[in-house]
Amino acid sequence: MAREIVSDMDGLRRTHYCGEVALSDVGSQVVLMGWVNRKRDLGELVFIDLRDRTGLVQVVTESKSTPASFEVAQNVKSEYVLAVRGTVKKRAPGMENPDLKTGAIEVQADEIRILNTAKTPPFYIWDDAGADETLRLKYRYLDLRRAPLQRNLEIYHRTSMAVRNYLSSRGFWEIQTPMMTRSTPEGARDYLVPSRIDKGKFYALAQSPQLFKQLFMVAGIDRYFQIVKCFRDEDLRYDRQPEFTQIDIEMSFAEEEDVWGEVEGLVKYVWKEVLGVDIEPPFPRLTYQEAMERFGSDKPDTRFGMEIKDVTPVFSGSSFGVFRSAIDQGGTVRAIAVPGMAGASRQEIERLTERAKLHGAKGLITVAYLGGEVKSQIRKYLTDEEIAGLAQATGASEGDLVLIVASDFDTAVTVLGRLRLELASKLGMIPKDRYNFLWITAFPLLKINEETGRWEAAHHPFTSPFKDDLDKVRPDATDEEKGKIRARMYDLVMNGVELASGSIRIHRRDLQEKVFALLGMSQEEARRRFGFLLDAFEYGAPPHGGIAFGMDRMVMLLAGAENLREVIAFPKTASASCLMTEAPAEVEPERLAELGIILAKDVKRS
RNA sequence: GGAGGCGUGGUGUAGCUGGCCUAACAUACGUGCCUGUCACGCACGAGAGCGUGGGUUCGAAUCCCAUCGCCUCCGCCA
Repeated sequence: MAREIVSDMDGLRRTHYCGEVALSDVGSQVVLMGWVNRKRDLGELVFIDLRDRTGLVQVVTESKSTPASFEVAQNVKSEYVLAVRGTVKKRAPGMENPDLKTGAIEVQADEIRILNTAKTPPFYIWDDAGADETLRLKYRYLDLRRAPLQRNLEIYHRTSMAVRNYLSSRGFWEIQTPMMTRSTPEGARDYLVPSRIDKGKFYALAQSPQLFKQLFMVAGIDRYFQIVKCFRDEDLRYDRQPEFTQIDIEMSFAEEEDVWGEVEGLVKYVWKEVLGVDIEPPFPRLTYQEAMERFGSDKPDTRFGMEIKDVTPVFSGSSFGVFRSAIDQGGTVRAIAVPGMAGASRQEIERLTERAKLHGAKGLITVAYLGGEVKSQIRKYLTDEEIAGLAQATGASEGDLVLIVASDFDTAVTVLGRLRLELASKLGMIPKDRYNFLWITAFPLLKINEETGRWEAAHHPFTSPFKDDLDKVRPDATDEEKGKIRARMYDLVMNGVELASGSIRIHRRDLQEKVFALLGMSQEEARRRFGFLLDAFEYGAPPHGGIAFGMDRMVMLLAGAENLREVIAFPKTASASCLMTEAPAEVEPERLAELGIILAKDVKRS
């Protein structure tokens, strides 16, 4: 590239953003700075679409009237950085471009300076992505030039500002907490940071500021929030990144309704500020138990019906083996009615059955109500009363297909819950532009870890149990009792996505110790790991509770984005690497030596 | 950790039941022409040996094995 065609700004000052030159500017001199989106060279006449984050404006130059700028324009190529000084002209009738915000005008260039040249980009900087995501991630700074991504980053910014404005107006203080902290063995895997000064010891990158924010309450901060990065070393999903951002909130002297009220106000404010959409709190509340019963999920999508029904009573006298044994073993028979699917082919039924098995069912029974007939692989086992009862219980009518799973409760509702989502999506039953917020409450305090067979905190070990269940908070509680302890925990769910999760915390040392003991933690262990918290509780800890939003996830929903990578500036891939910086990367042996780290021989090195 | 999908000029795709493929189309790119374009148009040109490594075969982009990368799902995510 000939460097001599590049000039300096030399005092030239931008007067307008490209997308903001308007009809009202006609006749005035403007100075624009931006990137060449496209050049259209018609010989003695050149058009350049100049782009910045606000949009495009057409710059025009011709050999006869503006020879100086015309000469420069001929050397211009895509993605060159230009400064353009010129006059805003109204376009002649019939020459406007209605697709462009600035389509009614154009800028006649008196002077064009090339501030920098550019290689041909590896992919088009157009609105639709087109290129493979691998390539786009490698050249993320070019991908971020695209309007849709810039729009998402702007939405992220506006969301941040709305959150800060609202919470500040409600008396919350934004205070930072350490990123480098102590590893907490529960929950997600930690990212570890070796200590140079104290070799052999490690910090962990914070999975959340949980303990710090509780200590703020002990400190009398009363109301705290933070927009904060959190780190969890777990496998990624379209809506999960290893480093992500939370809106972390905690308040003193608060019970459930206090937290929910603040959150509902925040959500209403953010949706209005960012999307101009009115959300009407209070949000419906559903217990965990009810959510599982009706939707087979603790984050139900309530934008459509097709709820799960208990049809155990219908089949209580059934002779059909699958129903019989499920019921006799204390299990249940559950069903959903899929509208208009009675005509499903044998192959479609087969596919559904496969899905059901994938989700953990032993099989799937279907009953089709079609043309006054009843079609089912277990037709001969069904009595007329059962057929009528099934239709009655599920609300199935002519043309519907009823899916039945007989199993233990969890499997039955989970399987049907997943099929419900898959089918609703496939059948186009999910209305767009709906924001169905709801609270899920009264979660179980503990859940059993399938791998270790041990009981663990469902949320985290600082969650307060229900008062009525405190009698079961004993180290010698039976499994049945442990499973029944309810937690003062709540999730904010929208359209089937968990947006926020929180709880009323334990604020007394004795109860906290009991819960640690319930989790099988010895006193010594509890003291070693959480001694500072237990100590703090002895110095006047106020009752408190809070919540944390998945900020990126929220922006993803606000932006209508498909995945988190569309709203995070520099995201990681599914294997947690950054294709642009090529992180993670090996480090110099000296660095490791300094940290007292020796790599095991068998670690994979490329 | 497991399953599936994808990987072909700069980009997006076609080819993939083996030979008509020293790979086609579009677009981008280069050169030239063009005064009202806005996915400008027209003409000409250059550009890949098919992710990587093995194997089968007379012959592989096409079949097999392994491996790498990306995406999605399950497990995992207090």
